[in-house]
Amino acid sequence: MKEQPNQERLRRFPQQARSQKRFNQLLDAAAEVFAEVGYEAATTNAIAAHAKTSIGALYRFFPDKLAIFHALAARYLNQIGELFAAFQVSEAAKLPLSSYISQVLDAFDQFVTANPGYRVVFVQSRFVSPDILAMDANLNRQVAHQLEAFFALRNPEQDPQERELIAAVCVEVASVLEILSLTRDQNFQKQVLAETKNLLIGYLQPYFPD
Amino acid sequence: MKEQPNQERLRRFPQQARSQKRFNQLLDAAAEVFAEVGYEAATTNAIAAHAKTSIGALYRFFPDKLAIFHALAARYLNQIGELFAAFQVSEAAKLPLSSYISQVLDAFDQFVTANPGYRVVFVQSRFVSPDILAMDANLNRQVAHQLEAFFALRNPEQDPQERELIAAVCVEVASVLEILSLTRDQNFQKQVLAETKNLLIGYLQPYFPD
Amino acid sequence: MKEQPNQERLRRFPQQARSQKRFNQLLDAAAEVFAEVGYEAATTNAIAAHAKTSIGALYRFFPDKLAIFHALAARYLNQIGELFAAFQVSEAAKLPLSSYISQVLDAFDQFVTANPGYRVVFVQSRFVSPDILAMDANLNRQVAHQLEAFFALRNPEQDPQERELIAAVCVEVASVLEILSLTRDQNFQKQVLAETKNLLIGYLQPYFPD
Amino acid sequence: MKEQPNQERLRRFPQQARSQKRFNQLLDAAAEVFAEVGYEAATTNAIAAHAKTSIGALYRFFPDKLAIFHALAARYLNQIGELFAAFQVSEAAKLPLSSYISQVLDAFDQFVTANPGYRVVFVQSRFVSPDILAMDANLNRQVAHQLEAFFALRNPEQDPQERELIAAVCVEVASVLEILSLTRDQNFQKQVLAETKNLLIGYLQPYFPD
DNA sequence: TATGAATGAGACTTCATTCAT
DNA sequence: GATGAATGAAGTCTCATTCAT
Repeated sequence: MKEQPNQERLRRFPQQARSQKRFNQLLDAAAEVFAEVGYEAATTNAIAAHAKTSIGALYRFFPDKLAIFHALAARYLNQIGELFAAFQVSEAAKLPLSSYISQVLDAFDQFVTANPGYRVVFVQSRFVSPDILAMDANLNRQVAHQLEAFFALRNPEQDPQERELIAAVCVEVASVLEILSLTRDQNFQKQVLAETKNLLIGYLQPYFPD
Repeated sequence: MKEQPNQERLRRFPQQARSQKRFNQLLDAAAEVFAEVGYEAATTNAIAAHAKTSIGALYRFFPDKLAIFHALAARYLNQIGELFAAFQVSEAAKLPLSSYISQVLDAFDQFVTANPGYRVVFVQSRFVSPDILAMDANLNRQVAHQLEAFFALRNPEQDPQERELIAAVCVEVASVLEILSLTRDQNFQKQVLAETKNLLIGYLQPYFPD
Repeated sequence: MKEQPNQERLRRFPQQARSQKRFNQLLDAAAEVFAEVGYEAATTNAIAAHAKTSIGALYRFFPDKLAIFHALAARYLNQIGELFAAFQVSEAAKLPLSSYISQVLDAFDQFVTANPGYRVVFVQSRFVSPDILAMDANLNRQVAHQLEAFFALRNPEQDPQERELIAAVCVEVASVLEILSLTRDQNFQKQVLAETKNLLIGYLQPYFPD
Repeated sequence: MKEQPNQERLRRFPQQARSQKRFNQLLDAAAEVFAEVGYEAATTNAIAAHAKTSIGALYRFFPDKLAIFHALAARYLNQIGELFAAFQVSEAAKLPLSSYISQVLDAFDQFVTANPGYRVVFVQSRFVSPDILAMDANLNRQVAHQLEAFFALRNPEQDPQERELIAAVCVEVASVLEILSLTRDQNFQKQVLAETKNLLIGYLQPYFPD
């Protein structure tokens, strides 16, 4: 993992339906393989094999291994964006804070459970590889921006820097605990989720009194 | 990172003083290199070079690359153990919870700041590599055990399962936020540390009323 | 460049006018690409793209990459044949040797300048690839034959072996110097051309006294 | 062949006798393989195999394939430099021109005959690959410089530009004809060598009258 | 017949690990 | 015991060629 930043993020963006499908197959496969062995140990051949394609097909879409990671991160970001979109509109701001947090965390929990690859992207994009770290694709920071938008609705007067800080803290906390929750059985997952809500609601209440 | 689990954790535990020193040099070097490029991209040659030894010498101490990682994790665990030991004894339990948390987090902050390799070990040992994950060297869980001991002093009646859960949550949260704090400048580090205290004290207060 | 000798030189010789045109477009494209990056680095896709056709279309004309090269060499040979034809007829033999040489070299210079791909074909067909070398498409030897015909007119008594030798020498010398001349600016090109005439006229004069 | 110019020409220059030997083995192997299939088609594995070493050993000496080529060219240049050195001293300038040319060409003929790889280096470094062409390792120009030194002794008044031009022409001509001579049997080789002398002496006589 | 997506052999290169010195 | 040269498996990526549409 010491690649130079690659020229173009994607070799070509798939427009045909068939390409689209192949593209998503590859990303699904990448998610699986990354989730299984991590970014570095994942081989492009393994990803292609999981996607039931040839290695050549993979390289028609992605200029290199790193680009696969970015595309996956981007897809997750989109999906999380949609997830947030379902709340931020109109009445979200009128919900009690605790309900909002609870619902968002439930949705996030479902999302991460359904997308085990997210775990790897979360981790890798923040900690492991300086190359990745250096890139703009910092998933968490982007997710935090979405949260900030919500905070702004609840408390427009808040210092934007403080808002950013708090959002970042929440995202980090929610993410690690989500990941922690997946390390054991379903019961544990539920317990950790409950604690997460507990923790974050307690943390945010003083900043956003209803 | 798909090495077979290695037979023996260490080829030989250093007994001579000189060996001891060489061993620690190697671990220091590993910490540096891991911190710089991550586990996978770190080469055993680079580690040996940083330690100003030969690659052959490295392999006299460690059967393979993974063993270096484990030894480093073990050393960190020891160090954190000592860090906790300074508190858990005697009067720690008599401190107000907030003081205790604050002091422990300060100590932890100093430790992680001084040991950038910890970040990598934390991450890798939890998320990235199943081989590592599968091993008993789960650093965080061990740290959590230390915290549980403290909790047990404060509230002996607490359900042990709940205690374990809460300790795990605290350790995860403290770790990610610590790592988050290191991603920007010193001011940010201080702010995140403050938020971490804030967050955890609020979280624990209900469980351990003074 | 270790293809098996291909069964058939061309998959089909273009007979329709439209095919003819497509065929020549492909050869033009190949010349460009070869000239730019050399034979090995030239990709069939790049050639097709330069010719504004599909890769599939390219493979309808040529069984493999090597065949493109041969077809290009053949086309150059034809063109050079025509170039010679303009001289060899009738009165060419009555010109003073120096005029003849001068004119032929001028024509050759113009040809090579206008066809940068020739340079690559010249080189590759003689030195680089044994596969190519082994084939009958040795451009230079064929050009030499044309020159021999002229020599035979000037001096029918000359030993044919000597004639062949001298012709080969002339062609080699003219070719490298032509190529040398193209490595710098136009002034250099003119100077080298002058030296080439000088050199070859001096060389041939004793064999073909006027 | 579109590599970026590699950082360092050599990974390490061999100083130990054993390294020295291995280094030369590798260069010999490279010469063989290049001579056999050309630069592009030569594989680093084949070179290592010919040298009876592992691919890893090869990469201890050379950062990449291109570096092997350069090292080989450099070695040839050294050898040719020594070859010239035997003449340029003292009395070389007192020899009749024809004797000098004849002796140099004989020596060059022996050298090229004994080093078939030279043919490839000569060709590649001038014509085929733009990447190589672009590099300073233009063998022929360097050889030409050596010839210029001799010319300067014979005719110090000569315009340096003219001198350079003539030297370049001579080197090119000698090189191609030498290569031509190797395309058939020994008899042909002798004949071409004789013609080369003939040609060059005739060419140079007017510039350097005895 | 034309297209260009797909295939996969094979090239270059790295690096964990061994072992002769 | 120490050294570091040597090994070679394995990874990333390219590109000639095929073939479904």
